[in-house]
Amino acid sequence: MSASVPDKPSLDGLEEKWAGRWEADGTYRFDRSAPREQVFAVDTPPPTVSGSLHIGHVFSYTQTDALARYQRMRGKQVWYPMGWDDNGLPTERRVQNYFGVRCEPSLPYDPGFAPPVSGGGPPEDRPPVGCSRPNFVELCRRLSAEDERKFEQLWRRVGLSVDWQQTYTTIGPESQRASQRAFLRQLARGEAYSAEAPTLWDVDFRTAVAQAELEDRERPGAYHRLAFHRAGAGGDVPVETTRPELLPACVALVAHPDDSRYRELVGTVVRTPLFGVEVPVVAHPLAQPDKGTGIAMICTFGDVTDVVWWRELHLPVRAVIGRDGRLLPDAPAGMPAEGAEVYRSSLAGRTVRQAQRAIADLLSASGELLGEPRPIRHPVKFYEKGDNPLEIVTSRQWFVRTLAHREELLARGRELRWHPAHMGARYADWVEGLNSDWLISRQRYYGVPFPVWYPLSAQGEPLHDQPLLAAEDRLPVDPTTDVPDGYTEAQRDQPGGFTADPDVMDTWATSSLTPQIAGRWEEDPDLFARVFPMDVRPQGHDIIRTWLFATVVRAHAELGTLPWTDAAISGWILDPDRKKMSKSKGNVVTPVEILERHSTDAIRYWACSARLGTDTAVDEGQMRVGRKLAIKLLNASRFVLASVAPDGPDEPSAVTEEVDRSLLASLAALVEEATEAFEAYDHARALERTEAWLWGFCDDYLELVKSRAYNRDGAFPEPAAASARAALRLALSVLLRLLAPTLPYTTEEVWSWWKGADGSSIHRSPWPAVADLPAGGTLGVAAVAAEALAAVRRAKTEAGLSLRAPVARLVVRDTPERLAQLLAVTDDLRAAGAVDTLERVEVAAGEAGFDVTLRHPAA
RNA sequence: GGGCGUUUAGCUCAGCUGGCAGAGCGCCGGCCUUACAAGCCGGUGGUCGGGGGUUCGAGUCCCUCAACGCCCA
Repeated sequence: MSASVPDKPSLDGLEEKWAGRWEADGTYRFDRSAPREQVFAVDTPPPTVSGSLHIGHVFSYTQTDALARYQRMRGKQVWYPMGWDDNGLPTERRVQNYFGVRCEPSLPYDPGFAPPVSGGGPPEDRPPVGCSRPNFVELCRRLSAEDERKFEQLWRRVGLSVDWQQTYTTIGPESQRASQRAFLRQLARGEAYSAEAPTLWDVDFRTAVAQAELEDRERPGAYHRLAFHRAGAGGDVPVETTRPELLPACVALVAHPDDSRYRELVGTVVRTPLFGVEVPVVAHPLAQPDKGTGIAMICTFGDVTDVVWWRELHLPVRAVIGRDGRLLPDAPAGMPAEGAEVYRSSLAGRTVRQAQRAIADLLSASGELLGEPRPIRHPVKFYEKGDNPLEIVTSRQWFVRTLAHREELLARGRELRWHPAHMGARYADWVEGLNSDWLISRQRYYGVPFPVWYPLSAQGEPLHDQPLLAAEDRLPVDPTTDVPDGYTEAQRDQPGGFTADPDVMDTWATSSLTPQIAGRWEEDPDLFARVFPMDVRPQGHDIIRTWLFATVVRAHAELGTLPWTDAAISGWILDPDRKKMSKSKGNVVTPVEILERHSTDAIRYWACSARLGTDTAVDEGQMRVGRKLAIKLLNASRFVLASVAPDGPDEPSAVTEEVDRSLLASLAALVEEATEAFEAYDHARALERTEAWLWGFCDDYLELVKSRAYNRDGAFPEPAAASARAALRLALSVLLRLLAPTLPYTTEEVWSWWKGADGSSIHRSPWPAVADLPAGGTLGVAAVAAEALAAVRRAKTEAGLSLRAPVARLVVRDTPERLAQLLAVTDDLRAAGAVDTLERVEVAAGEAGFDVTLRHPAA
């Protein structure tokens, strides 16, 4: 088969050409008639569609794509869908800024609502315009649809071999149905429950927050030493706290049971300063004797330890902080009238910070603040997206049971194959450290609603213990617009009627179902059976505790299996100075501009050079190397296909010369190594070895055999020339396929000149096998020839001569075995090095070497 | 405080079951050579983080210390 090769091959324009062709030809379409064992299923991470694309996305998705392409060439039908995570808080936030609006659930739907602005950032001088929840959700969908188009364009340019007929959004009806169905099933099994419980609460977002979304931040604080009063004339007990504003919420003092200083105090009652509330002194092992004075106040609730004490010691509740982060208008129950008056006049309605100052002043005035507050820095819990410390408030929330399944979940973690293996420790650490069930409800607007209503009593109180559940065949439902069976819309929020559960599910509650959503769980059982459990979950190591963990929980609970067999954990992208990229630092590099500068395959080369789990800096130098490699491949291919080996067979049997068989033996070893590497999820190793082989192929082998392959003057017997041509074509065919997962555009371009002239794609061609290459070649032949050629070049370069300069005599001193190998390549070597005579001298192994006599020695 | 990871050439990183320290980039020098000057050839460059141990032999295995990063308290 002869090739049709362009004169000046170029990387420019390959993306447009081939992305369009692949789509038109359905190159990456999934064949759903394939049985499960022939399917390779990828649980693609649905990127958060928040308008910002960065190079980190390109990095990790490219690594996954290389794996998918490898599997496809291995003959698998690759299930490679794409989802868009448009659900949840990031979208809400973006919509608020983009359109200058704020969701007001009390407003009625306005069909003609138009937002005040559209893009261009938040209007600083204008307050946001309120709109109804349905209007707000419409805007969310409108904006995410735009963002999804931008992402898809980027992914197509990056060359992801996604089946674009298989897309989903995490807010779409199918996702809502799956989320609600999974929730109802868990509820029926008792795996989901609602409870009125102390919950971490973000006062700005006004929503509950799950354990997985916390982060500790170092913040300045101050120890205030407060004087509690013993009963009778016992004197004072000094207690240190960083949160004096919670003094009115104090329900007890606590000391360690072994702390002799307080042994006698435990079991007695003391009076709080300022408010005069009598509280017990209790003992508990979580009290830290070395912290402050060794005795602490327990409040409703200062931190998670307070919650533990409250629960285990059966203490009362005296909440003072409201969901808006301000102190409640009324003093907690049980406070003497005088104290309550202090509370009302000085604290009610204040923010936490204001209340802290006020209470410090009051204590100071009453003489109950001992000494000056002592500044410290300490870790404070924040919602990872929040700006103010979390408070703990009591509210009704939905939970999914995880604590009861800790051991099973740990076993699932051991069952999963992690790449790299050590990432499994992060999962195990997380599961072992769980201290509450998984909180899935959020007090937000844009998300999957709970398919639940509550009957209202004659007094209009919701009966939370008698929830009205949507039937599965009605899903998805929105309880704020849909009506429960047996009721009419007129009864909504009327005494004796019903009311909707106002919450939505957290975004992880939906995205933990991506394998089920993409595989159309219970909607298309035939498809689901072919793709689930999936083969691989690719994702970053920062979301092992959230996405990966939650997905394992859901699949384990509902389907009794792991959702996939393997987890491929990618590293993070750091900026060129090895700092973590973030928008606020302004160091985010936009991918489109980089793709245009270096070409897609160059960026893919950079991404595939990094091993899984390894954090990697944006390195344009590495991208330039990738670009060089791609151009080299184009040129070498053109040389082989248009000049030295434009036609002839490329069957192994045509390769008869020793040196040609030797080259192909080294290629067979490479095929084996690259295959093993891909099987072990090590795309970087496969690329590295293949790249090194390519340069040796071009610099040594091609130079060595090109005279014979050309055979312009008939100096070589024709079968020898044909052997070189067959070896070159065979090697190129294998090499292109080995590089196809990494460099899909370049390899497809070359393939199209030749094997793909009939319209077939390299990406649907078989991955090379050792059996495609002739057996029995000796590795040493090509190696010794390359060494001799290097010696000749070195002599010429050191003499400052052209590489074409003639060599009068080349003496090779080596072992008999190596000299015999050299014999097979004498004519090639003489042609390639312009060597007149080649002599071989037998020596011991340690004395091997080359003597090069140039015909015109340097002056 | 606990866990995991990293530490090899100026930079980025390979180095598998222990066996002569590697690649690319950079730097220096050379070369129009009938694929590629956006190329090619050659050269320069290392107490393998420190210390101790096992071994005939350690970058590799064990112990210990340090720095850095991440995760969790």
